[in-house]
Amino acid sequence: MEHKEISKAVIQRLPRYYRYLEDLMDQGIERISSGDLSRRMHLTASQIRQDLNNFGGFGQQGYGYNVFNLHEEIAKILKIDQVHSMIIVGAGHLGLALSNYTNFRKRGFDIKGVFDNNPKVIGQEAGGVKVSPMSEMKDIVEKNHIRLAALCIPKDAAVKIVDDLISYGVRGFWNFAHVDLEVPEHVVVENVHLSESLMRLSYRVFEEQ
Amino acid sequence: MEHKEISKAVIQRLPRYYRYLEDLMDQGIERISSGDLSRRMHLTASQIRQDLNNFGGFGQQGYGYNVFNLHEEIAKILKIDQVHSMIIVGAGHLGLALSNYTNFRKRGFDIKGVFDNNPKVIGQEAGGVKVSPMSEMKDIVEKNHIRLAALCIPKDAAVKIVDDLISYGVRGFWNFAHVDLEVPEHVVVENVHLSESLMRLSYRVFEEQ
DNA sequence: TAGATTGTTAATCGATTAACAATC
DNA sequence: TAGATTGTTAATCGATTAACAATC
Repeated sequence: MEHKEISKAVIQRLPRYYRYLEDLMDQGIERISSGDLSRRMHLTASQIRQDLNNFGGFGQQGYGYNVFNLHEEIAKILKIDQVHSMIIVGAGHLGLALSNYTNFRKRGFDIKGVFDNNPKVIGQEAGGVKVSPMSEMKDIVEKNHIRLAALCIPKDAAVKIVDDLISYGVRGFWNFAHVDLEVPEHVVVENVHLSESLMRLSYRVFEEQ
Repeated sequence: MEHKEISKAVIQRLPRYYRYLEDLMDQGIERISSGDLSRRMHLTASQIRQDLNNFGGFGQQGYGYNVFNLHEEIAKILKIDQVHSMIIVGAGHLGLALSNYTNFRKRGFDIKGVFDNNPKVIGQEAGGVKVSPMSEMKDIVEKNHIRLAALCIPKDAAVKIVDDLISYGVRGFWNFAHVDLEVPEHVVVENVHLSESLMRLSYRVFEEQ
């Protein structure tokens, strides 16, 4: 197998490499050395080479890396070379914002449903998807073999719904609720805790004063 | 001074401690030991004690930590024991979602303005604040001595506006645009790159398959 | 070929964990 | 006082950086 247990720090950086490679392609740049890329990204050339070599030797001595090729390889590593169906649970402002965000579709994340219990929002359109009642969630998740769910609901609701979603087949949660979800080992949670991010900003801006 | 250069990893964890302490207070728990907290948070007691001791000895041998007191101390460390004025640049779905998010106000982040150039949204209400044209930004930032700005605009617009905002007095950016902002040393950027987070989820869910 | 740059091993640095004396 | 638990030093672990032989 290609993996020998990749560290969290490396995975954290991969999407950023991917973004820089995209920018390079937009600029029509066809090849890049680890040294050149390191200067643009403000990290060391060593780190870039170490990171990439976790997955294979994508470069060539004396030449560097082919931008298009490396971009494609990272897409494969991140499994975004394939389409993933997902649902959004909660059609509040944040859920609707995610649903309307076209970039996700561009990256191969196909939103198959947005769910809410509030009659006021059910039937409303959000980025090409109609908001459905929660009662239809099981059916849609199972019929479409959906593995990813974004949770844009309050923390109590999130904790309550997780086990159901897992039993329907969900294997990864994109969690925007302010709570740490307890899930079995084969299920993954990626947290986006916005208030915590804002607190870190506060610390960093005001710590010296 | 109280600081001896705190590591990023520690700052990353502080808001999470804060959240757990809040939950403990809600549950009416008055004291907690590092061991007990470590089991709840799935980390080691050593790490908790090391982290907290960067800022002072908040505990007591044989007793543990007073929940209310520690909660208050962390608020002070994070500088969220005071009110911070901020603005939101961009009144798209995401900007409006942030503006409507009442938790930020609860934490002492006071949204003084939401700005956009789109005539369709100007004048619209978002979480108690009216959307204003960008032309009014300078005035509002300077009059209110605003130091924090959330950037919910496309990457090109974000890159363009940063220097202006710094010249008005902004010292911290909460950046939702898919770009790394180049800022002087006295200015801080906290990134929330949602697509990158979603890619990491994709990797972690599908890597083995 | 000579120059450039990778892939990879070794050295360094920093963060986490363990251990325990201090002390409430 | 005895038991519990901190604060803090030392040991371990892991991640980053440096160095350089391999090679395009």
